[in-house]
Amino acid sequence: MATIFNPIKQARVSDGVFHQIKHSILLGHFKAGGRLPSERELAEEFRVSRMAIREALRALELSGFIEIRQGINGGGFVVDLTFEQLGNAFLDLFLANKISIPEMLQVRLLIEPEVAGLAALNVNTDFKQRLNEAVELEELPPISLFKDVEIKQNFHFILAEMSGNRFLEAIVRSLLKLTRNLVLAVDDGPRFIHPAGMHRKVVEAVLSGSPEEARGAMKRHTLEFGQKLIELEIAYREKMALLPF
Amino acid sequence: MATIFNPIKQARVSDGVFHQIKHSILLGHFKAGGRLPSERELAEEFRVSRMAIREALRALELSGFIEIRQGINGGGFVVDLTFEQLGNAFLDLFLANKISIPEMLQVRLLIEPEVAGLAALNVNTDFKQRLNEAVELEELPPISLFKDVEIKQNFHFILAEMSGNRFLEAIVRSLLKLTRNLVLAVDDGPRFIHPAGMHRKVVEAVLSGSPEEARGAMKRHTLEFGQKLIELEIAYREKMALLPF
DNA sequence: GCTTCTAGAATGGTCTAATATTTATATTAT
DNA sequence: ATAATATAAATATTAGACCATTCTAGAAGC
Repeated sequence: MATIFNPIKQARVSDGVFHQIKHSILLGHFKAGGRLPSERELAEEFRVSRMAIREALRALELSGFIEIRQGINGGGFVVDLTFEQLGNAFLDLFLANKISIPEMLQVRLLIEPEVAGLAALNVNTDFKQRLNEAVELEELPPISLFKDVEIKQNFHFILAEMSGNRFLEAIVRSLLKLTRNLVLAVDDGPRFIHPAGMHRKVVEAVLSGSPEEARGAMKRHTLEFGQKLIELEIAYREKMALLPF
Repeated sequence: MATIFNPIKQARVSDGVFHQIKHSILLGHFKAGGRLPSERELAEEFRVSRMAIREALRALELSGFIEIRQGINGGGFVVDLTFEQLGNAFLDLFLANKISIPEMLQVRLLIEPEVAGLAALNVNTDFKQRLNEAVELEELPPISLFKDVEIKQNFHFILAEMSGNRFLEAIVRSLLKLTRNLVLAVDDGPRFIHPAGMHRKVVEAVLSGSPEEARGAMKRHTLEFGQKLIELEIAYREKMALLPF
């Protein structure tokens, strides 16, 4: 039979609500920080039950469009969309074994040098100060693995911001989230040593304003650090495989 | 005040259920294709109401871990995680104006040539045949814009698969999803003409087995096509700005 | 006047129970 | 045999009650 007709998509009630509200937010009917009507009001307006509204609001929350607060003056508050959901999606793919660390590294080796190169073209006094502060913080004695990772990653975040490309920034943030989770999940203290001063050379190259030098320095850093990550992934997958059922 | 204490996270019941089931799936307790217990059974096992279970299952569905089917033999079926959610996250960021087409193009210009280069190293008879079929299909008279875009993008999907890097493949799929949505949303027939034969040179370069040639050919193609996309974004944002409230 | 406590009200969170809808399968009628 | 129908099991939806949380305003105490 010729494919003339399209199947009726038996949409759920909450899906309709979800899309209408999402569309409304994207169109700017509700600004960031603004509050949606209460569940009871929405239920009346959409002529559906509160549960349907609840499902839609939960979906909006999971998608990163709103934040739900309880209590009087509570409700759904529109928030500015961040790169959070993107990072979660990448993380899930890694957890489900759909992407591996070597694959991620190959991408990182492509992205990070380019980010550093672009950053070198956008140096200004503010960025310069932030980069210098970041590497100085790195060289203080570490408080905890968690804090240590946070401080070391800050350097990459600043460069990503400097690149001036939010798409690249989004990818970098996702890559780093993946890395952070891996490091913290294994928590293999002695083995995981991100040596202090590792970033110093990259910062110098970026601040010199030369894209070529910045790319080269970042490439060397990524390669060096990548080796540690590959070891970490092996430890991680082993740890997971041995987990009690 | 020193940050000694951590805030109590007043977790929702459904969140606990969500994480337990998700963890369970990741650990392989339920294989892809397998069915979770019914809502009523889960409610009994977790000692919570069916509503809490429902919310958790909906969240799992939204995250791409399960598919919920209705009717007898229905329920939550575990599915293999795909790149779908990732693409949705990127799309939302674009819709919310958090990333622009020029930014995306800069990334595409970085990714696609690399993909083509890697693909050139992984040519085999199967891939060769699929690529040739793809470009031949492209040169038939177009049926609809929708079909046309689908056929033209197929070429990129094959190359992404050939790259052997699923992370790169994920990014390419996201980039293409964004592109597809933009093209279809504007649906600016006469302006949007992806000329037939545009991919032919890239295919030749890839099949020649030379990464350098493949990179170069893809770079030229991306640059050429990118110009059209920039025009499209302007048309798109204008269209959106004029939408009735 | 200032702080602290308390009560009220609005809101999301959860539960229960009933009904509707969907769908695969078994049964029955032709 | 084939088509129509009934059955059963599961999700989808609704309604209504009650719980938990949180802000606000006013009362109480100092």
